[in-house]
Amino acid sequence: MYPNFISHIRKYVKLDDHSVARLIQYISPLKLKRKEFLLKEGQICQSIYFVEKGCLRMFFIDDKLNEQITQFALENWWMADHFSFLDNKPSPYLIQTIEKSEILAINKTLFEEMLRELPQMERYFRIIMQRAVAASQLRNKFTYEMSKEEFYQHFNTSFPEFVQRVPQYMIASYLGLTPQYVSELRKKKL
Amino acid sequence: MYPNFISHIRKYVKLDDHSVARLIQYISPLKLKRKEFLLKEGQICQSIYFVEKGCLRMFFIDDKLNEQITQFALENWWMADHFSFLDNKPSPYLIQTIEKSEILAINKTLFEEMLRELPQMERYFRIIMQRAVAASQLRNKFTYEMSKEEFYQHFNTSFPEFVQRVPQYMIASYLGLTPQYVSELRKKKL
DNA sequence: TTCATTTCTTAAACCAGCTTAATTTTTTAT
DNA sequence: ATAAAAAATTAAGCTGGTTTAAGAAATGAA
Repeated sequence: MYPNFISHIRKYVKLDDHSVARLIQYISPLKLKRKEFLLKEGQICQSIYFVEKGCLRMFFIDDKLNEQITQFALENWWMADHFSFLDNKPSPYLIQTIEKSEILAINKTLFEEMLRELPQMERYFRIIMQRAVAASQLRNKFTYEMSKEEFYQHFNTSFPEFVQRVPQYMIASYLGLTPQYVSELRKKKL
Repeated sequence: MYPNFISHIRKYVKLDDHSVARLIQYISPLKLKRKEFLLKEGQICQSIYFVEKGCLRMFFIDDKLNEQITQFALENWWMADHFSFLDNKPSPYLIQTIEKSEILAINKTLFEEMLRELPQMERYFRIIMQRAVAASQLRNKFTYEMSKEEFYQHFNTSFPEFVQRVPQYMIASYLGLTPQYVSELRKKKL
């Protein structure tokens, strides 16, 4: 049951079988088809989502009505609008499956209860969040030091699995490029 | 003793006086003059730093030998290269005081011990890190939806204290602009 | 107060990456 | 299978922001 989820947690903290049984009480498994939504703009992000299987994107609609993708999540990644989740603010984002997916959701109230009951989970999320900060520091550094062309090439070589699974226009959006420019860059490389 | 530090923690978790006394055993206070370094490129980021008073910047040297500033921290902010701190990797960054500052440092080993002894601190850092993720999601969204001119104007109106305290060329660097362009934008606004 | 250093400004030429618009290819649903 | 919709390509013209190079103004140390 949820093998990715459990082994991901056990990579960072010790958790005996009894605690695992208790932990599972707090989560809601969701089976979703392609293009289904977990969050829509204007709603409060009530849950954080773990991708047991499949792939999610988070995006917002900009002033020219483009879908601007700010994050992807595939297996073993968490997804949430943390600002909305922490402070109960309406979110500007939409969260949507890209493929058929199995998602584990924990809502805010149960999340707090779970952390009180299982201190190892407080530790797990401290580590996960600190790693998320580290990852965003790194990505941020790349945006300072690379041109958009370099950023695109870097992404391609660093995450080939992604490039296989996700349409090109979505990668363009995530990297802050126009689909036309990405097309030009691909042509250039051949 | 360290009033900003203690009240910042008590904003997020309950901490009795005995725990505060224990907590203080783990931290090293540093009094630093203007332009002193806490970290230099190639070193491992051994500590995380809390700004009790003063102001820090984190930057790296890019391929054109520019100092690229990626983060500032003033009172009540934490500063670290988390990737280096978590995984003991040499850091590409330098961390330096902009003004005379009072910094509280916790090194990696003591950090782990402290979290074991004081579970409230594990909770505090989970919250702090989750808020840091929220902040970086927000900043990231701005870079997708704003032009560089808008980003500059937004920063000015959102953080006027910063603009007072920090030289203009450092703000330009942080925002990914040339000092020349910032100068042009200021002229335009008058 | 003065000098040396740091910071800020001005202006012209330049270009990486965007916009617009039309066409082709691929994918999805029935 | 087939039609419709979604995704990718091509190409020309354009612009927001950089680069380069000097000079002016502000600041800190002695």
